[in-house]
Amino acid sequence: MKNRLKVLRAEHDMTQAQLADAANVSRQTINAIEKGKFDPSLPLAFKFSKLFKKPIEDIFQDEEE
Amino acid sequence: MKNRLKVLRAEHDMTQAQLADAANVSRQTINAIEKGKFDPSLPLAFKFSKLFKKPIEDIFQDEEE
DNA sequence: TCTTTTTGTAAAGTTTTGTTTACATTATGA
DNA sequence: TCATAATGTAAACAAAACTTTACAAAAAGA
Repeated sequence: MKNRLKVLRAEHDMTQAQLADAANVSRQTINAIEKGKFDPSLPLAFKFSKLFKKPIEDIFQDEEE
Repeated sequence: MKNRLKVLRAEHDMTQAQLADAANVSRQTINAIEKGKFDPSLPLAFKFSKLFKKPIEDIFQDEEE
């Protein structure tokens, strides 16, 4: 699963810490997701969707054929 | 988090076991999600999305204000 | 009604997601 | 250059998602 969090953060001029705060998770969680260490839960994906006002599909892309 | 899995399954005339199979999870996982016991992972949500050819937002609805 | 299929549920265990604390590395800016 | 902010990472732990086995209840069909 790929994601555009880093770019969206840049567009919104936010740090990992600020996004973590807005999404109610730890900064390490944001970092791990951006770095592809793991995928967020569905509820967390919805939070990003709401924060960036974009559908989940615009933020996360499945990468299995 | 609410979901329309049961209805979508009905529309596609699938049993929980068939959906489980198509999504590569156990039947109990499908049942638990339908019953609201827990939310699927984001990757699993994407599988449902692909199977039913509907955006994740059409299948799952966040219910926090 | 009797049989079979489907759904609900539970307990014990594994894997994945997320936290906390802590520190090292890399930008940024004065 | 020096300080500070931002990012990367790691280990130990907690919580949530998911599996397996197993059985009971409900629905559907002959």
